[in-house]
Amino acid sequence: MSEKVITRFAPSPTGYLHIGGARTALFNWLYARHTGGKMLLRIEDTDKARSTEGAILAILDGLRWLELDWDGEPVYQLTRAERHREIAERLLAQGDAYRCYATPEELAAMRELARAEGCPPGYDGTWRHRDPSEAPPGVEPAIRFKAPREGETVIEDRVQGRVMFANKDLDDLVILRSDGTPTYNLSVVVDDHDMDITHVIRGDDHLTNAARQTQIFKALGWATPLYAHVPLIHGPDGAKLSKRHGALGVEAYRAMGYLPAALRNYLVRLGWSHGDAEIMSTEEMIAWFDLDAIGRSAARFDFAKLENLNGHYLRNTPDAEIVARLKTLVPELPDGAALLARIGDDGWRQLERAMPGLKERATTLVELLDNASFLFAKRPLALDEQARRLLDQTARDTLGVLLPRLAAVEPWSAEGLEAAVKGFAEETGRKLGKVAQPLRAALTGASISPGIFDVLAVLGREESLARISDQVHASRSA
RNA sequence: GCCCCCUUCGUCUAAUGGUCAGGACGUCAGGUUUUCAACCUGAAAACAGGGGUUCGAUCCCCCUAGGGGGCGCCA
Repeated sequence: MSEKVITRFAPSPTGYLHIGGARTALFNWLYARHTGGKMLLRIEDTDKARSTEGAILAILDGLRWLELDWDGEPVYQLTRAERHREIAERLLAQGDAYRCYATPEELAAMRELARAEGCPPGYDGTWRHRDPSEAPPGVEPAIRFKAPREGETVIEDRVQGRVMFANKDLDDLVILRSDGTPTYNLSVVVDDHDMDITHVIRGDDHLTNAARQTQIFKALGWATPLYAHVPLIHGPDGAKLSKRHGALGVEAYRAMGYLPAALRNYLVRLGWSHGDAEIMSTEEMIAWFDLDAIGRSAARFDFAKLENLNGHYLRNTPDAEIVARLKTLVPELPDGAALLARIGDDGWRQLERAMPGLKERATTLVELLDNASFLFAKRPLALDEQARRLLDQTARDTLGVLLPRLAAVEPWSAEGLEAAVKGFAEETGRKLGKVAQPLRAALTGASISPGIFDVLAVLGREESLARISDQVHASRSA
């Protein structure tokens, strides 16, 4: 087969792009890129009641943020309803489907009865052989697929291996609703065929659907695509991923300050591996990705590992890019507008200058911003508890003595300041830490910050001296 | 209830019919350091249980247990 690989990501727009969907998209994308094929995007919006415009936008946004680009325009399944109907009619004409006049109430009763008797709660095929002339008046029929009763349907899955379903366990599913709209399993088959999809990579919650779809493909005389059903992602407790865990939309991860590259790297290792490789570039991922290396067991979502990876990527991201990302992130934060105003143009410049020290110390963009808050703090600083403890009377006196020496440093640079403070510590017989810690507290209001000499340099002479003298004066008035 | 899938350190995973069962995150202990990180070194930590097959099973087969998914005129 010299045929080009065509994969598709086919989310239903009933919510955001959740983390499982993101990984499915990533796998489809990687496989397409790996093979030099295409990844198409199909929005499965045939459920008009549950599909929303907002969800579609959230999904497209999420994909773009993750930098997973698709080929061509997105296909909206709803626009293809006519074609789906046409195929349903064809199945009807060729005797592979039939009209079913059972009402929803009857079906519900049927399921309940079956459950009570311990049978699979499927459709019992009542209307398979009944003559339409017996139809109750006024009931619009649905069209059901005439699923084979004997034998078995086999799926040769690239991940799950050969999976067999007894046909007797697969009931006659509705392919066209009584209102004339197509249902999922019909739409998928027709679209996958019409879009020339060669590989269907999706969550293994679709495994049973693969069997049903295979039956429809067969009835239509179409070749089935190759299937790869990927195990699902679970929460930290092994149960289904809930909102409490990680079933958040990818935009939530963006808001928590994760980088798309880190998230991609984390997700690709959930269920797939390449030897001992942990951190890999997108190029490496594309080069190495393969369906055969996908595992068959569900994976648990682990924030700790994501954070670690994110810290790694943060440290390796150019300062200017981090600033650019922060600029788009800040407005999305809870008190973003206020923060944005506080930072100002100057703040962004200072932030970039302080970035080398900041990015070493943060694991997410949000944490980084938090660590940098001293840059935009208003005087007098609000000291945190530990800073207050560090700034006792002795420390303040020391700062008072140090102040004029700092004021005399020329030029105002990290190196010069370091020399001055170190010299001061030596002359007064103190450990550098004894001087540096209160200094840090006075400048940042916190005990944790980038290197103190960089802080001095970034804040500038005026601001630094003002902050220190604030604290010195505080001791006099106390 | 029925059908399908899964089971290696706490977590993500690697490898193999004969290995000291490897790596990463996390944890703990040291080191380095002006703080916190980062970084370096080291440690603890796993083949779910029971039967087979075999000279030998973590690996192959069966059963049990546990977990997950599916069983809509949802997708």
